[in-house]
Amino acid sequence: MTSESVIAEVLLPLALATPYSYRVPPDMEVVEGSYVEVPLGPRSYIGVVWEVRPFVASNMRLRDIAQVFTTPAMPATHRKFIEWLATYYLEPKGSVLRMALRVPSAFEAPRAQTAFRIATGLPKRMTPQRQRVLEVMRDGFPLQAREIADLAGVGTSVVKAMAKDGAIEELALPALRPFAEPDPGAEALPFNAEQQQAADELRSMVAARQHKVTLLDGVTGSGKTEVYFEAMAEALRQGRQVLLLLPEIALTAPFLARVERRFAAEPAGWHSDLRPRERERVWRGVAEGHARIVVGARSALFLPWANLGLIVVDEEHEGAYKQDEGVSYHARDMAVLYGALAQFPVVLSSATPSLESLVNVDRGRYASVRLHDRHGRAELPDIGLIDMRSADVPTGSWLSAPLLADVKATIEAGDQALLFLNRRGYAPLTLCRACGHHLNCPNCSAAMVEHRFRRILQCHHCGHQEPATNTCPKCNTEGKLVPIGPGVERLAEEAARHFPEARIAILSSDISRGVMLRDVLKEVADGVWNLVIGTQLVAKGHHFPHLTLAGIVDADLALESSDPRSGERTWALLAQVAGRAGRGEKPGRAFVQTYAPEHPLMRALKSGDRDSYLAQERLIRQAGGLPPYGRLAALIISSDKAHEAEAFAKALAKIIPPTDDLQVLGPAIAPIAVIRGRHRWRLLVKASRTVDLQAFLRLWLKDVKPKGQLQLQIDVDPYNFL
DNA sequence: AGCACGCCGACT
DNA sequence: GTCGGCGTGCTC
Repeated sequence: MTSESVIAEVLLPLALATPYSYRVPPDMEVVEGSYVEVPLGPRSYIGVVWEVRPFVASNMRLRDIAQVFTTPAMPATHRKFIEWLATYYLEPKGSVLRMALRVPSAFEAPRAQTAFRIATGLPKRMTPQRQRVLEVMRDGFPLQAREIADLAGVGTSVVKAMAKDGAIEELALPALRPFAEPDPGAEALPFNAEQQQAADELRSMVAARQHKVTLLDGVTGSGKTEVYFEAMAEALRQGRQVLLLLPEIALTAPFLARVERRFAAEPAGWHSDLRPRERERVWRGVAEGHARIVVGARSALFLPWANLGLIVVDEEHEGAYKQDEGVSYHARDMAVLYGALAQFPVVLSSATPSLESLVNVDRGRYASVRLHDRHGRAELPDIGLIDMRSADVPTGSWLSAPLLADVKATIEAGDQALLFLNRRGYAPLTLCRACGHHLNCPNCSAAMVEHRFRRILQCHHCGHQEPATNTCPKCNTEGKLVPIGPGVERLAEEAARHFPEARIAILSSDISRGVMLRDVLKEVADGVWNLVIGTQLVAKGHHFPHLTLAGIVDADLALESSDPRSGERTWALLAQVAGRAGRGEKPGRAFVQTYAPEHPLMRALKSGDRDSYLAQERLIRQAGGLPPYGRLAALIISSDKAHEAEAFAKALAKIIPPTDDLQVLGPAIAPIAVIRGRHRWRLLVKASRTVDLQAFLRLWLKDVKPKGQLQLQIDVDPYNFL
């Protein structure tokens, strides 16, 4: 076939369900997967050739592809992955492609960069600045002008003048530093028998080069990371690429350093606030295949994988893997899907696996590898329940006598204690004692949370903030506003009353962004603070060797939600917090304050019997036809006008296609009725696992077009019941 | 995602 | 009588 007779179907990174047809100019070579630039209306876009087909005459006049990029073509499996994801979540293919094309600079001609190296000549004149430059460059390692200038504390003009003199020489650097080849055999740690067996199993799974999912299920501190590193090593030996997925919050410098130590090469990191240059470097490195290990957040799935051979999903139970903004998808599920499409293995790792994964093990769909032992001397902490009904804690206080006594003893022994409360700020609710008014967000149906350090009231749903006030906005009475309930700040105040000598650190996302967070975490690890008061931020994967006591202040908090997964989540969170204690030399203890000590979750937590608790959870889910025994989809209808949202939701309910094996619940006002000024209604579709839920939704909604301010959001496999 | 074309309020 | 609000729809 001559190139004159070729049409390319090009998928564009826009909300379009199908590709558009373009003519391939006679002198142009494109293949399926080629990245191309095409005109669309008055603009031009970068898209991907989805299909190449022979020219057929039609009355539609086609425009020409403007250019083909030299970037390696997107592999067929990656295109298939995008298609599947779009179909599964009922999103336009183009919207999914957009996630894979968020690095525009990756298609521009690589900008050359100049570096400088010390040369044989001497500068015509020697100045103190020039002397410093020579010292910085003495080892002969090429550096960029900016780097030299910064190191020597001079301007870049000094560097350039010296290059003119011949004292240093100019040389061209590769535009983007390539990734170093990892060494699969570098610095493997010695394993105990159990770890060795687990590592062998994972290695042989990878060696088989087939799709298989293995759940690596091991208690905190059992060495899961080192074990799955062996699976990664095996994939690297095969010459393939490896993706290690982490929840965004766990993507920390210490973790990256750990990967670097194990494989003697810096891994590529991928997360939302990567600098553009590094983003481009990783994207190209993945497409060209020399970025062999990527440690990334969920969006790393959409990198243009050339030769992906293994995905490891760490902390697979984490809710953070579910993306809710824009195209919503669950990264753990999509990792498994990718493995099935491209026929490579997937490792899911967790100390508190999701019920979904455990049930998949039971069904024989996933293999399971368990690690029971905590390595070294670290033991799992003893967990004690404190019955708050008989604890007699005074109003405005939240710490019971036994917990206080243990914190005291811990601090006095020179150890570190943690108090966990999953509530940011000072108080979750402010009430007027004069008129009974609640301070609520003007845009959401949610209370304003007082942040006393920052002297503001903030809505945790939309971010709206107001200066803290002493006067009720409703009745104008002064001095009658009272905080109700504790946040970490208020808890710190209470702790300071009891332990005036203690050095108390508060860890929450408010006071600990970026550098601050790193510093405080390091100080906690170094034992600078005696008492740490924190939100769930402290639960995630940090190693605090001095911590010997973990106190969970309000264990019932997370159980109150309407979400069917709340029990499972509470379990994971509490087990993780308790697991923070005793990771160093000394054994740890954990206390759980609860008003429901007879609740199965609390009893199982005390006895450390995860399996019996989860067995009960399973029965509840099974009886209710809830995931993983049934499937859910949520339809969220929202509008700035309450009646409009309600009317549309009710109209949708009237056109539900007749069905026997699906149940549509609602419409009802969504659990959070108003967010950002938008009134929300919800319909919930419940189906058995064998039903094609997506087909039903497509049939139902095929002619539905929300007009005006109305919005319809479809959430397949919802995780957050907002 | 842009950008143009479309029908209803305050102005030179 | 117009200028312009952004709602709706199209782009191969």
